[in-house]
Amino acid sequence: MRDVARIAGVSIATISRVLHDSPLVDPTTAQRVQSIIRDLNYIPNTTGTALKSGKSGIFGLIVPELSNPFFADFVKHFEREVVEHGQDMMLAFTDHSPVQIQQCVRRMLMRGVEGIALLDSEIGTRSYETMLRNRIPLVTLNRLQSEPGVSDIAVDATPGMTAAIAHLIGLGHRHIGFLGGKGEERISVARTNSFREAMAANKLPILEQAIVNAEFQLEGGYYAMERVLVQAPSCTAVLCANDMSALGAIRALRSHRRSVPEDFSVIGLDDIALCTLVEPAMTTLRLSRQDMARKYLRELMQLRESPHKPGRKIMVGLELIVRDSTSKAPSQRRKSFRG
Amino acid sequence: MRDVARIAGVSIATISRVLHDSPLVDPTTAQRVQSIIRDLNYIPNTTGTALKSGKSGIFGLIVPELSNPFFADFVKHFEREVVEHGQDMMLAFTDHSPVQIQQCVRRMLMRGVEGIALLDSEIGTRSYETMLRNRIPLVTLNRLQSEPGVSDIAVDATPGMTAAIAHLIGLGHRHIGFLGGKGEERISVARTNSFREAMAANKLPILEQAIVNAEFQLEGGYYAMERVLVQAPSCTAVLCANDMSALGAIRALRSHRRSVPEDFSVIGLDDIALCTLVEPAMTTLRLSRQDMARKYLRELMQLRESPHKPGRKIMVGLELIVRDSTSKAPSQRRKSFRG
DNA sequence: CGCATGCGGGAAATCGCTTTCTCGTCCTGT
DNA sequence: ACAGGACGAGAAAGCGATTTCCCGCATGCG
Repeated sequence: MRDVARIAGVSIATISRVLHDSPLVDPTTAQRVQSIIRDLNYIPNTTGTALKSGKSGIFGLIVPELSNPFFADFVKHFEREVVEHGQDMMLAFTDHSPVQIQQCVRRMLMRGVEGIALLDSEIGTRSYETMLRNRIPLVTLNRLQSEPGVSDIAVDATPGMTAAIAHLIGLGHRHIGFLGGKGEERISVARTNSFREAMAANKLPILEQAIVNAEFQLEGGYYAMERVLVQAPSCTAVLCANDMSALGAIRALRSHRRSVPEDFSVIGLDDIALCTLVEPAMTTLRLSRQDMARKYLRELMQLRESPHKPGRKIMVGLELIVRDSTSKAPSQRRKSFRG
Repeated sequence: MRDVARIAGVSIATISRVLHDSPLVDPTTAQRVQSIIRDLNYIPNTTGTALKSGKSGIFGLIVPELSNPFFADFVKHFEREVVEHGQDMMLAFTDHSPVQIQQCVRRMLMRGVEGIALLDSEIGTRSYETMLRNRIPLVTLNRLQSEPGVSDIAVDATPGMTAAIAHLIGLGHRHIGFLGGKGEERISVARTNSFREAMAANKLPILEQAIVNAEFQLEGGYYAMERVLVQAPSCTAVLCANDMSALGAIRALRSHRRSVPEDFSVIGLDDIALCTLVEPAMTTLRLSRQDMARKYLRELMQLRESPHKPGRKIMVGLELIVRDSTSKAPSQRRKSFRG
């Protein structure tokens, strides 16, 4: 910067003004400075800016891991959004461990991030109290509670599931199961509740034997599906808490000589890329990562503007994407064969 | 920091010394300062450090995207390595576009990264010449060339493929195909060459009709496999340039009523998590992400120490992981039925 | 008892940038 | 023709941390 100033025969103050398109500088001078900047290949150093202004221009993003394609997608969209707003992203992983999160929050505070998007809903509040004391905006996931400076974005699965069940009812299904999440996890409980509400909204009785935990994983879905086949033989369709468990369910059905969708319909949740790559392409409830990423950043930026304001609770919905893993219920199918 | 100093009744210089375990400070004082730091929940601000020392403590990582599980894994391991060395990571995506890379290199230089790991081998040199002028270490992928301050880490697939082919030969296969990469891409050409060398090393003739591009994607693998079935009907096994195309190949075989591994053997490359989740679990050539991430960081740190030193060319190998997508060749199988 | 040595610790400059305050010059209006 | 305003641009302070240089006090030795 000093070099540029020296060569242009102006002061570094002017360089700074040129870089910020300040109207206080003569257009001719600005031109000259600009071309010298290009010639020298000068790249401004954000460290200085950050130190002076107290604004690092960095937002933190904390996700459990990256092997779940949902998070991988989210990271990509969040990064893009952040960059489009002229900021940068700092990424960290919790590996589902509270001590990891403690450490990565600390690293982020050291770097002076201006807000954190925390996408792990299963972590206690103790770990991030430090942050609150440090007064930096936080946006959580599926916590359903907000405080000053802390907003929450939660997935409201009920309307989407209601639509999914209506879709199944339209295909003749009456006995519908749910392959849920993992034990007492917040997200798991929420989705199971949504399923119950969605069944009620469709005036369908709930088959308790057909509600089984699936761990959000492929294997979990496999074993959960096997249990449903045994415990609730009348069941002809399942909704799943996420796509991975739905894929496991399809695999289990295939092992047990039940073809999808002819004998059994399966609906996933998330709409990961794999959905269109498997055979049959999977019907699912899409949870838009781009939409969520945008909401996270918008919320963080608003909280940054006014850290005093009470945080908001925001809901995002699901969109039913009908593909080939759902079709007429077996009885219905027989009926149409007769007709 | 000033607060801590004031309360401890010392100067900020002492605080700095305590934070760095400098021997120039009385242990008693150090203790006192430490406890005040804890009480105040003081977190040092790396921006100041970075500005003063000229060392940002950040390494940049540029990957094409995150939907490929290979990159997702790599990012995770690289982050962990970087953090274990007390540094931070800055992540960016190229989306396979040269202009994107230009911009993210610029953002990284602005943040003062101390080196960049660039995992996109298909980008021209023009985009990163700026970096060289700015004298920051760079470690590339599969470029097979180095310069002062620029190292390269490349996958040498030949020994691994030689082992894979030996494995197939042991199972009675003689007609082995290769589902390669994408057009003229560096990595694609390299892997196809490795396949040819590995076949030669095993003294097996090359079936030109059984070498087909597969785009590194599931669909690409599907169509490539179909072409091989038509063009080279004697073929009983294929190696693939990566796991995704191998999965596509298996799907194609299934559509054409060829069961894997009974009628046809398939070997992937990468060993992504999906390998053990599909049915049959896939035999593959593992490319260790953790190992690579470690090598990248080590190289970056060495180049940082001595930017004048000529960069190095490093090779990483593959490890054959035998699972269930390979078994005796059909003819062999018949033979053993007879026997 | 005085001086030298050594060690703990403070003052201050500095990193790159922003921004306020101030100044000098030129233009314009009366 | 002169005063005042407008505009372009510089000087300097300061963000948080590091580090050199230097000082003061205590101790040891002559």
